[in-house]
Amino acid sequence: MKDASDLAAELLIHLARLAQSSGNHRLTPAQWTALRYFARANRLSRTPSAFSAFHATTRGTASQTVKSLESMGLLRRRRNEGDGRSTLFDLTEEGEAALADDPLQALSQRIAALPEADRGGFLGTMKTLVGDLARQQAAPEFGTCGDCAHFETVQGGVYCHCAAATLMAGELDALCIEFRPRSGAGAVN
Amino acid sequence: MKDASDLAAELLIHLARLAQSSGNHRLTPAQWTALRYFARANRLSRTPSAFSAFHATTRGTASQTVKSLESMGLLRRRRNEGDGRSTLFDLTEEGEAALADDPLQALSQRIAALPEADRGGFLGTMKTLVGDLARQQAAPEFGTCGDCAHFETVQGGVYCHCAAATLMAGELDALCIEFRPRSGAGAVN
DNA sequence: CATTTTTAGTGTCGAGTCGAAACTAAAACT
DNA sequence: AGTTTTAGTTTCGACTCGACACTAAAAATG
Repeated sequence: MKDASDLAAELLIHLARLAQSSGNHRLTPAQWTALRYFARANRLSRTPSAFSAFHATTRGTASQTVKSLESMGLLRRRRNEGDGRSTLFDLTEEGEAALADDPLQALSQRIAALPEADRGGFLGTMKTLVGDLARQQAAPEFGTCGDCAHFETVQGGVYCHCAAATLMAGELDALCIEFRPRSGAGAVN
Repeated sequence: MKDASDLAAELLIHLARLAQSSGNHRLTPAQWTALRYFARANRLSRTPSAFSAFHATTRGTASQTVKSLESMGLLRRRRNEGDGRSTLFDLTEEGEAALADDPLQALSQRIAALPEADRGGFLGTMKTLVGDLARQQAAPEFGTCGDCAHFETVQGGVYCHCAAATLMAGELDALCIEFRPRSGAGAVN
């Protein structure tokens, strides 16, 4: 039991490292993670602070990473009308293009090549573990609007109680910093 | 398919980061990995070069990490009699004690708390993915003697064709740099 | 409405990571 | 004997990272 769990944990760390060290290292792992984050996050969440929460780091560090991507021309800075403190970032066309070389695709392809039955269980286990660990470490959970407690289907559209706005179709599977897991939120047993 | 595999890959990276950023950060992730490696590796494999291969980095970087652990008193340097180029490292008592605070235990415990059926499948999937990715990236595979093609059970003991030596009981589940997967070694489909 | 307090973002410091490159010394090969 | 390979180290520059100090803007409080 204990040994098998320890081994699985070590393998997971090793796998993550292998996946990130692969091939094209035009960017560092932190920079790839930031680029993926800003590509997937919804309007509310494309800020340095939200990224720092997602990435389990400090705002200072996140600011540096974002700055480096901006100086490479992969992110574009934009003022947040309505909150003078806040800054929003979007991918430039170069940023979108860079994602095509994401080294994480090597791992993604290996996962896609798993037997159908294994793949489903694997995804479920990953979601469970990420939720468990985030709760245990008091780290914020991130998820997509479709799984979020703030989300509600109303006639003729979908509505987010948090943003107090109707969402567009393309935002349903975007990452949101205000994500709250639906249902009993799961006791950490 | 594609989206689910991408999500699973991103969750895995995120999970690895959460697990390594947790709690006690007396050591960096690279230092924890090195400490775990030297604790688990067998006699042949406790060298900076073997660790650099395991950790998918350069010998220069590995040398730095090992040096920092040595200066903290967690590893002890030893000359390799029989090969004047090589240096061996062992955990000191402080090193063994430090492993008790390994932040990876948080993840290991979450894995141990999974339903029995899920846990077995998860471990199997992790082994498959690590092997697949290592082969694809021409990274060396590491494994324990019990799974190794060099390993053979003879009367009254166990024998390693690679080390040309009889192994002790405690070395059966040690990491070995000379590991070769048994059986058909698996085509990367 | 004036004054805290909180929040968003940035810059700096020091230790560490990391790949690349140059270097030494000891095998191993020819 | 001479060449090549291997093990290990050092140095360099860019980046990571947490800690800390700082500014400015919002929010909360009285």
